[in-house]
Amino acid sequence: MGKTVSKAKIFKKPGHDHGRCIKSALDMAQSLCAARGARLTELRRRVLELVWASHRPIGAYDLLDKLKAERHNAAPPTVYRALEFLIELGLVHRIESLNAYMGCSGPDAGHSSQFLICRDCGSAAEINDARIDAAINNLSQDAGFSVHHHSIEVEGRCPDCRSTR
Amino acid sequence: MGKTVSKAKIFKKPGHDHGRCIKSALDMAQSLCAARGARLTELRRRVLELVWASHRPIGAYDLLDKLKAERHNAAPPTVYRALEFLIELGLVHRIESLNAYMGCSGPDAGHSSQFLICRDCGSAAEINDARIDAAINNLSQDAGFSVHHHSIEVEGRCPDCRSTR
DNA sequence: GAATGTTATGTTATATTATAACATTTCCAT
DNA sequence: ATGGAAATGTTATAATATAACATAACATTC
Repeated sequence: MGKTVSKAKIFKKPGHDHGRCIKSALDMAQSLCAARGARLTELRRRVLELVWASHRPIGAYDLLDKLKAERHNAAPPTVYRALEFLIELGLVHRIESLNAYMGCSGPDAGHSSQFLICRDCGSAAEINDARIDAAINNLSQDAGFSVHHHSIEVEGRCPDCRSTR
Repeated sequence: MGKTVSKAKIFKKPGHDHGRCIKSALDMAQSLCAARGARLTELRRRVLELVWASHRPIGAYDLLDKLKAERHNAAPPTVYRALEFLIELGLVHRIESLNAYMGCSGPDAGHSSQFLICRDCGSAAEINDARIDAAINNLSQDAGFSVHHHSIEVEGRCPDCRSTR
């Protein structure tokens, strides 16, 4: 069916319609909050929108700078509290290896965090591999370990950066 | 062959002979450095020993405190530089989710970093699951992503903490 | 629709983690 | 012994994150 494609579309192409990514994320957030009885305030919504400004993880203080442009009184707790709320709901993931934050592309799925991160351009793509989940669950069980959450961060080079050189 | 054991011995038991863990780690470091022409100085060796003081990841400043007890002039760069060296050689892993450091139990294996981390007692166990590696390599290839390094951190409860309550 | 409790945000200060930059010392090959 | 490289010392500061308390917004009940 159609042309044979060997590369799964995990990384977004530079020219994609990013407005749709943002809208979709905000819509999902809206309904998820409604379902959970959580309050998606103007501030929280705006922080989520800023996190979604690109497909690159963004640092809390970069976020704060953007926020300050529109809210003179934004301070670290402003952004950290919003992030905490969004992470709690699974709308945002923290990228541990970068101390940065990234919108979740599928908040419905399990609360694990799996990313491919390009060391050249900084873009990241969320993955959700059942084999990995299965292996982690299996080996954890063998070890007598009960899993609460897991985070996988794969550092390397994305297709675009590889083709560029 | 002996009694049937369903739990792999991944987490160390409280009463194990930890002296041997330390000795083994220092010996491996010694030979690895010799093989690579790297200098395992007194300071670096001592930092490695301190990292191996337990099976819990330790923070850089906790390490610094310990070091200060014996080297009055130890400062942050002292410990960070030693850690950098040890990480470079694969003798120590950084636990991203804790901003902490942990001795590597098998510096020979690939340079990936996979841990089960107990949220109750803070102890961590290194794993090295071929299925996970395979899945990551496979999905990365499908995505056109070239892997440089990966880090997996599974948070949960270790066997001891689970049996305690 | 006023009183009340709860949740969210504002505000200030500070803790924690990590690195920059330059000086000095140590090591080792000649 | 000496010159160059690597390691360590030293001081200062950057970057990330949280504590603690004050105020404001919201939502529920009367």
